[in-house]
Amino acid sequence: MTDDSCPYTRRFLQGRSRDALSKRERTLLEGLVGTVERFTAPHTILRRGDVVDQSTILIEGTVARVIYEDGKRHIVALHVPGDFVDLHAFALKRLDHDVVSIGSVQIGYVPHDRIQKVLEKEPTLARMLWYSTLLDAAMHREWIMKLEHLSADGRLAHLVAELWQRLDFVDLAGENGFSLPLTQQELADACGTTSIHMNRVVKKLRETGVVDISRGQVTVLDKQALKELGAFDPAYLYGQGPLKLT
Amino acid sequence: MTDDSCPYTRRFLQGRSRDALSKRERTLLEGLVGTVERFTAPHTILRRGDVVDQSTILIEGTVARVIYEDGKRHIVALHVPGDFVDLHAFALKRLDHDVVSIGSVQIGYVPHDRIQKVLEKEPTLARMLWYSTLLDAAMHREWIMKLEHLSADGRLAHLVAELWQRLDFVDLAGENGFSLPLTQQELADACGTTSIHMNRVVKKLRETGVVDISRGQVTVLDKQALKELGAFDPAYLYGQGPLKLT
DNA sequence: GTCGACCACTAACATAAGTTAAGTTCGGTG
DNA sequence: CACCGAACTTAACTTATGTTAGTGGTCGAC
Repeated sequence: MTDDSCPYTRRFLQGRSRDALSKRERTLLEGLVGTVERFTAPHTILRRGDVVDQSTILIEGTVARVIYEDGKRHIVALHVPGDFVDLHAFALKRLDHDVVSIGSVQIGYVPHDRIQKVLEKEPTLARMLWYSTLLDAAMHREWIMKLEHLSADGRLAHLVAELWQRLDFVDLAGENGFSLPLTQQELADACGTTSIHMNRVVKKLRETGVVDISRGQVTVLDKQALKELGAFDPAYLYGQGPLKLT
Repeated sequence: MTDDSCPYTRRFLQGRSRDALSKRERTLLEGLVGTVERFTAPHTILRRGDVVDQSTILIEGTVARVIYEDGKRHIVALHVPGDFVDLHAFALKRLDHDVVSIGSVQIGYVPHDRIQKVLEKEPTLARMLWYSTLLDAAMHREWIMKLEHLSADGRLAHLVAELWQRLDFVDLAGENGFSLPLTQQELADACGTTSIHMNRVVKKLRETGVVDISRGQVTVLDKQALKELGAFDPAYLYGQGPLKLT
């Protein structure tokens, strides 16, 4: 990825917006971002039920979408830089989940009236926005499959494999791993288990030489084993090939 | 719901498209459906990986979206009449799951070039289509929460409560329940458990007077208990109030 | 009518995961 | 340097769920 484009949006759509959009459209995309904000400590950016008139694009760091139920926190989605975290709020207006920052993050806010203008006048860009929410849904479906099918070790392996792939799309993955500021409690919340059991699983995957997760750093020890354990097939990320526009 | 509108589309968007669309737009919506097909036996309508040039709207009956993994079937979504089952295929082109009929169904096919025309010329209708896929994603998120948070009885209770509510939106729910052609194996596939365990759960919910599921018929015995067991709050279905358009 | 297929149902046993209750490491702060 | 809280770690025990192996019922095909 070259950096001839805006730092706020160049990672949009898995970094593929460069290929799919004209120079003019990219400029328009960049113009969507209004204010930019940084949080250095964990912060609840938006709450379930909030009625919003802007959406959030993640520029740097990690944010989670969470649903609290019965006093417990459930992570229903994780985002990497370039993700339009709550674009769905443009049409749905009301949020069905919280949006929380993890570690240090930088986010951009996109006012809904600017999105409205894009919808009216820029069909290609509008299509990209729709596409982005559909990718989100495809990831949701994969998570449902993972939760229905896999036991805790598989779920963690799948999560690691997915994040590694998604970070790789936007040039943020390392050769042997990536940095991940999630605590074991948060990994548990994303895998539908408890922190105690997640600790067992993390230990097991480390000892069996699959992946080492410690001090905010993920080191993949056996890529093949990781994929198999997590039943990971990246097809659902629709990452191969150019974005098709018809 | 009056039946002054097309039988193919009058249940679209939880039956609320009547309120949100003009007469002209409703006529356009009806015109989207090309061919109509009926399957009386279980049938795989579309397969994962298929590249499609039309999308499917469910007119009557039940269809499921399933992902096979490691020889096991996982239901990642269930649809009621009025649902646009695979509208996402318009933008994504390739399916990340199978679409299968359950029991007897009637479906309509919408050619993608007609959707393309709507996008170019009918911003309100286009917005409705986007909205429909966003509702889908919201349900996915709720399923993720349910799978992460609830044990098998809660998952079944949640599933029953959700389907009852969704069928009620389109005037297909009864006073005390609804008909549901899912086998215990299929209920298990939708709740991420085994048919043996699902049988235990069905029996338990029947004996504790929560809900009776037998011979394709769901009879809710204790509405309040059902909602509590399933941690069901219908807010995520965005069913209240008129569709907001800006 | 009988056969086979599919579905509902049950029992006995094995295992993954939740719960409770610690203790330990580690980074930051006074 | 000592303390504190948060994250991590472990152990012992309980429970939910998976697995294997079956039984019986219903219904349609032949």
